[in-house]
Amino acid sequence: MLQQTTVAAVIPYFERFLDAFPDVTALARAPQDRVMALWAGLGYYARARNLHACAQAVAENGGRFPDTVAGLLELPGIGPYTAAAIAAIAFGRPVVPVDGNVERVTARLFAMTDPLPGSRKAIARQAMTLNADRAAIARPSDFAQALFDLGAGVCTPRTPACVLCPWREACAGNRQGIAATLPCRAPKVARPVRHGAHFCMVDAAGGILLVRRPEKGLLGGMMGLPGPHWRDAAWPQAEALDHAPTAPRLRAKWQQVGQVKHVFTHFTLIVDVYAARISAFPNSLVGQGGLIHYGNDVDVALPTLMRKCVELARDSNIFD
DNA sequence: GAGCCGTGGGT
DNA sequence: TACCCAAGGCT
Repeated sequence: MLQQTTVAAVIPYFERFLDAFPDVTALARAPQDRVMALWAGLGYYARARNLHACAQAVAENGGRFPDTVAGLLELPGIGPYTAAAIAAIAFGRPVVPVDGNVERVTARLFAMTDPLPGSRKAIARQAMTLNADRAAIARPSDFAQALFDLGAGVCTPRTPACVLCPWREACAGNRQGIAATLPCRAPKVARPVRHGAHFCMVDAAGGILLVRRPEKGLLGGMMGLPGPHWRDAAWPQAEALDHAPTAPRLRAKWQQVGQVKHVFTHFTLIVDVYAARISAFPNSLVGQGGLIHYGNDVDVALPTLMRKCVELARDSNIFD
């Protein structure tokens, strides 16, 4: 959960997750829908699928995790960072997990000015030398977590608290007065804008029609509102309606209720949201997707983008 | 190697 | 507002 996600964002998900799956075998035998529903809103949904697959692999191995970096790397969702973190923290192996914090500390400590991501391998090589003294090797878990805390609390991205830093004297970046500017980053590229249209059909009971998204790709394995694919150009209303759920006399009921803007890592999405009220869902539609009644606390794997679209549709006044 | 994959908080 | 950034991994 902590891969590319802040501790504060993770905590409530972590608590609910462990309540539902107290150990690795409980997670292994859980249905994927349940796993995805408990992950909904946290993002990077491949992590949830990988974690589920990982639990199943571990369960088939007698419920025991590998205790070496090489063994851990074989598991789905566990890459170089996580393998090193587990090896150091859970099994006391003398390795240094290199995450964003450790990259930053290392680049500053050695005044490495080559830009990321090209300098990543050189930074990782230097980071391996950080625990080369007896006290660090004796306590790999404490050393790794101390490095995270140094990066998160002292050697921070914007304005590092160098006066409080235990490594102040040794830090070449501080000595040269360039610590706050490191690590350098390659020039950023503009985030493109893409467009979509999604349809929120509400029945008399307040149920909405959701469809399951493909297993792979963006928001893979999650639920969503039906609509055409996302593309560079906006969807004119007449064209968008050709991709609306179809039923007798339904086309005339669709009303655009506004737009939702959502920023992904690599593009910004603008969604035209359409809503329609019908008395009951035609059976033909229910067969196509999945009919889900969506309430405020419903157990549905609905990502934040789709939740925003649903909220907009429900708050619109066309249902008054 | 580089692009893809979410979301929320901080500045 | 518009960025940046976060206990990265997979293809």
